Amino acid sequence: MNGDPHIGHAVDYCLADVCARYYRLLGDDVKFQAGTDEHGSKIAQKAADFGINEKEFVDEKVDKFKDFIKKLNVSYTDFVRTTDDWHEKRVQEIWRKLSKHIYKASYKGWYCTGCERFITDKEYEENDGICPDHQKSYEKLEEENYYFKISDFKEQIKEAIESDKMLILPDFRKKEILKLLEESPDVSISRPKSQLQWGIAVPDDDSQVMYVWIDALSNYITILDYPEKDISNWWPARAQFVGKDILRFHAIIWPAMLLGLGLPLPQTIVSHGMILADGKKMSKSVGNVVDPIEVIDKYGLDAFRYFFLRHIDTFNDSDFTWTKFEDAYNNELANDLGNLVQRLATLANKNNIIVDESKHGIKMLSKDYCDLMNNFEFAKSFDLVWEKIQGLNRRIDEEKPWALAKNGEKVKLEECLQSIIADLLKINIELSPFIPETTEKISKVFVGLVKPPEKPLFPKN
RNA sequence: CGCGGGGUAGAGCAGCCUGGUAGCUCGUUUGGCUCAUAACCAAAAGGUCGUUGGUUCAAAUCCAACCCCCGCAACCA
Repeated sequence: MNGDPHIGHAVDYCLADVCARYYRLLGDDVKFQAGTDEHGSKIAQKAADFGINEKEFVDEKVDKFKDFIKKLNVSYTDFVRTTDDWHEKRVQEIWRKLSKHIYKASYKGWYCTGCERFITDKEYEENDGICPDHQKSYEKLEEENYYFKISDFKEQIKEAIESDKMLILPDFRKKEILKLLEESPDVSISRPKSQLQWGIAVPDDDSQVMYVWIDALSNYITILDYPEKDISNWWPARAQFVGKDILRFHAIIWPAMLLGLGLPLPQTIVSHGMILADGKKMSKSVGNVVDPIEVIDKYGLDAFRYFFLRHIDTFNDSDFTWTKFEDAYNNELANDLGNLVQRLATLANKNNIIVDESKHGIKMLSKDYCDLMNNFEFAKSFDLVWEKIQGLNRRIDEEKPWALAKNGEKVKLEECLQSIIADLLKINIELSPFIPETTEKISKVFVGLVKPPEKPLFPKN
């Protein structure tokens, strides 16, 4: 959380939201947790840049994140700030419980006083011993750290990943992690206070603060009041959604922590790709950053959710361009879905069709849809739903209800329209995890005496 | 030889695991319809499937080598 909410966060939240809404459709009681990771050197650095203290910095940021999540219509149930008192206390308890697997050792390596970080030997060689950002020579530095013995759990983690007891999606990431796990050394989990103050204090050692990931990963269980309470009602999690860049922490360090605590591992870790801007990584220095707020304000929230859930691959990096976005908006949201609702509502209205609400409340989900959703293939599942929408447009053309009306075939007409409306309402349910605001509007149109929406669902400019 | 992903019509992608007339969306062209947000439906044009070699009756698909693009490489979703 060392910057403002960006498009990557949005994707992460939206994916998790679709998952939560889907399981609610199935009738599950879903706990959906979000939060902010507020410690660490980057945040300390940023706060210092602004000349304010860390707490002020994160207090301001957290509001932005909460507003952002709200704006995305994300149906979370719990929110953790890693600077919450109760979180900090519980993390210290977790540290104590893991102490068997923690040891102190010194780390020696090349360090840049400008970057305030250690660099790898390879990086050292590539830069000929001089930091390109600061034009300073790297220094050999030695510092005392606590280490967490990943080695105690490697075999168990490997087994869990290989057997899919802890399923890592997509498959190629699973392979990547298995490789990484083999080579994974014990991980440094603290920093001396002389280097970094902004972190949770290591219990019984005033000289050290915790490495942010120990602190951040714990949030998944501190929210459940661990360790004071039994968490088995909610843990293990059905799924955790992470960017591919932080998968390694979730797939190696986090399971090791859980095993150390004697807790089960999450059932699924879904690693999503990054959003590229016109094929390139978004970065402030290049100036190609796409602001999600701008997209939402211009086209509406569901247009945003639509694009990022359907045309952005769930697992791979994908490209955002305004042209692609606008094409999808016009051709698909406005023409396929918006126009379908409009024409069907008008036909129904002209012919005084009355929809009996009680006949359409049943949540029938198709098997194909569920299969894809269960495998977290959200974009593909969304495609499937869209095919059905296009199918309805085709069906209206084939059955020509306007011709039936002209010929005075009232019974046939009523049957035809009722049946198409029933299908639309079925589709609407499958659509609801993705674009909930729109599906709500659609259900309101087709209740009682059908009336076309006052405003088009997706107006074109 | 660090690890991984990718190279298929103008663009974006699927197909590859489990070889057998190359498919989807957008764009383009033509036709149909008129309920609808100049929307909808149908049809057509357009590809030597990165390169080279191998296996096979048959390769986008399997094997080998090579070329090119892109991520990751400890605190960035």
